[in-house]
Amino acid sequence: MDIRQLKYFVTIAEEGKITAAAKQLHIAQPPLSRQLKQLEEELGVVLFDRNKKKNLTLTYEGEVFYKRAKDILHKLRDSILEVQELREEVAGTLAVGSTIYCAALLLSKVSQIREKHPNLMFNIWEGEPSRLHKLLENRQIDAAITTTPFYSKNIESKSLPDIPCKLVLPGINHTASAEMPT
Amino acid sequence: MDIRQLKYFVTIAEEGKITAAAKQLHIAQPPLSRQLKQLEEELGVVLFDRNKKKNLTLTYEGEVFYKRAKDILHKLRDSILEVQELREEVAGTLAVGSTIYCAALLLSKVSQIREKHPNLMFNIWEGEPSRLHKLLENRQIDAAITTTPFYSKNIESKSLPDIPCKLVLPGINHTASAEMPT
DNA sequence: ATCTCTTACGGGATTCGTAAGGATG
DNA sequence: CATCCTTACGAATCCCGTAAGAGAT
Repeated sequence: MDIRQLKYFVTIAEEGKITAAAKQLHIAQPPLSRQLKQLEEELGVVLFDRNKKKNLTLTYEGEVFYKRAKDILHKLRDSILEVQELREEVAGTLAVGSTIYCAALLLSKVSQIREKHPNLMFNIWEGEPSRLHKLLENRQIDAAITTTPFYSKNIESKSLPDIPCKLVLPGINHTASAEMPT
Repeated sequence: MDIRQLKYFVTIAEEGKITAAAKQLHIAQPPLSRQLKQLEEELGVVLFDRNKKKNLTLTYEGEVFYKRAKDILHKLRDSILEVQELREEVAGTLAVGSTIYCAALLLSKVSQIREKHPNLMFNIWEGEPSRLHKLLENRQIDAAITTTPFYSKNIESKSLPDIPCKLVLPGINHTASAEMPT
């Protein structure tokens, strides 16, 4: 099993033709055909229907594996970028947004991370969930912490450990943003 | 980037020594050392501290990548097993639990899947969330559908599309189980 | 002196590309 | 006959294992 085979498979599935996929992958068709065959043999599963049609279509098993393969490839790509950016970000800036209710969680985490990376600057934003959503989509912030997660593509949400959130200040001015260089 | 390199890296991280990891992987030390070096060069990130200590320890970047790599390997393994079992399960049995509130979603899905795989039997259980949780942990059921997801290790939860759940029968006998061969 | 990681080199395996063979519309 | 997939073969690449070197305790 090889990452390359997963990439090949995903490309074939998306192109519908081995020939077209090979062109996109900048390799010749025969190797692609072989890699697909090897993948199917290794899995013991037929991934494509080869019935007379000109376009290859995924079998049911193929569809399931396609989703998984795509997810794995995305996770791998994100993981690589994450550690690479991590190395750079030791002297970079991370913009994080939070609702006022989650500020406690955010600020305690910031303290922890700043111990590890003294040169990492934080840029902290506060706002209501809808505003955080916009900031996130515009990449003005890299992450948001909220009790009401957004459900939209290109945005992943993760559950954080429960903490007691206490409202310390009345939310008078929810649209204002605060910048904290420390 | 290669799956093998990820496996190698994870093993090294868990063993703390290249020598021990190589023994466990049934390969010689030099190739392992090289693969690790290649991985670090490809990522552009130093994964281990080589400071005079006898045991290699993960750098901060290494720790992050270790978690990601382990997750990816698990997902890959699960994906392979999933499609392989899928092929076999065409004549197998799938045990699914559901709260009474989600039965509509479950039963409609069962109908869809049974069209694809006429020989796939379903074993459907009904019960309250806490009971489903136990059944799931004991592997008596393969999956559960509920409005109140469980948060525990070895259990993954996924959000399903919203459907209107209507209570058709009063939940008189929540602890009974029903088996539906069709 | 022992343990561990790194570098050097040769054999083996895997993969690619080009070329030829089938199958389908 | 045109298009696509598959099989066959030779060349290049990559990986592994053995052997030797370097560093640290």
